[in-house]
Amino acid sequence: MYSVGMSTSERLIESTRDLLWERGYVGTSPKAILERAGAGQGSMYHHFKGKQDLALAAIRRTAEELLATTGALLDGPGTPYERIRAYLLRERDVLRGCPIGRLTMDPDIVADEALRAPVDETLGRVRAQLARVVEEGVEQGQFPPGLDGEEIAATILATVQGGYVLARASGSPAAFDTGVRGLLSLLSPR
Amino acid sequence: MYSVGMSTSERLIESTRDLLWERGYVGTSPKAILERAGAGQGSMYHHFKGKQDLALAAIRRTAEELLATTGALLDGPGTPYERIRAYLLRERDVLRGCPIGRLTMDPDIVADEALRAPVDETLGRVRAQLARVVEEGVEQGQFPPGLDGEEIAATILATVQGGYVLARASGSPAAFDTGVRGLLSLLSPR
DNA sequence: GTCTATATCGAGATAGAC
DNA sequence: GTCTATCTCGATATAGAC
Repeated sequence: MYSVGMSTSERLIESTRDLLWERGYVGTSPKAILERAGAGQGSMYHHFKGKQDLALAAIRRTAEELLATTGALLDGPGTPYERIRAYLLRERDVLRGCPIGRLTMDPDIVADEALRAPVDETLGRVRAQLARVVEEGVEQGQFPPGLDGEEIAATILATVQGGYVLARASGSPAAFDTGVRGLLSLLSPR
Repeated sequence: MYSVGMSTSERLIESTRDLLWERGYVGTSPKAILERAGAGQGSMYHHFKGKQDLALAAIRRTAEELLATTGALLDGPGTPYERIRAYLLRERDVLRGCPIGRLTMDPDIVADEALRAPVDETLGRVRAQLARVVEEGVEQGQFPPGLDGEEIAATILATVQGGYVLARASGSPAAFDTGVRGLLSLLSPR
């Protein structure tokens, strides 16, 4: 239940963001959204065409936030290795998983072109950000000359996304950290 | 709809395995299972206590199969690097994702101790298998002496699990392969 | 063992009053 | 803009006949 100072439509979007993160698209019902937002059904169908439309607004906002966070770290100060390290070690709510990546396991997201598109675009941009940093590191001689920026970027992002899987399976964030430390040891400049 | 020569209870388990893989636990209804198995409700509640009990049987069987597959590759012939490479490059239905790993994104699986346990145990065993191979490689001098087997094992498994995420986001298996190639380049013995 | 009622509740959406 | 019916259908389970 979101407090005052937020419009009904805002509260609906925020409630949906929470629930998509917690329970995914299939696991989130309009009813649950409305209860959390403290709104009636009429409000939802007034502001949005339905569940899909509301989810789209929620996903877009989450994507923006995620890109802002990763961009700040990857385009921030430090050597390429330090920036990748900062990205990997940043504060995360590990057991909640990635609010964007988790959506790829949702059958109704992947089956719906409109819903999958923002997910794809977001992960694609993070990959591109990572690839640029890796290539910079290769140019500066911090990484070995053979490294492929696109490949390593995919490896880094996959390690993060898969780290969430391992952590959630075990019920503890430790596995995420272990995987990240392994990756950092492989990337570490000699 | 599964053909003849299979008992009703078998058909129920197989249908459930398919649907858990495709749609997850939250997204799978008893009704869908029954339709696919060609059985009535009475059969399901005769053989199993309910949806959760049936899912448990399905998950256990999927876990067994997965462990057999990875075990065959990781304990197979070849140098440690070759075995890890074989594991990473094995034939996969990439866009379907990992039938075990995907369950970690299901809120009702993670919230239910009984359902999460087999998922955790399975991924833990794969990690242990991988860790042994990595440590063997370190002992044989194929990998640098500093490498930590547990860490690299987590990195490898996370890259695979995350590779599915990237692939499903983009709707193409390419991203999975790219991430795996990056990891192999980092692991490649000098 | 398997089937067909039947029951209760929620999902998702529409209609129309205020 | 927001609310409360109302609708149709599916989820999940039980009951009891065959």
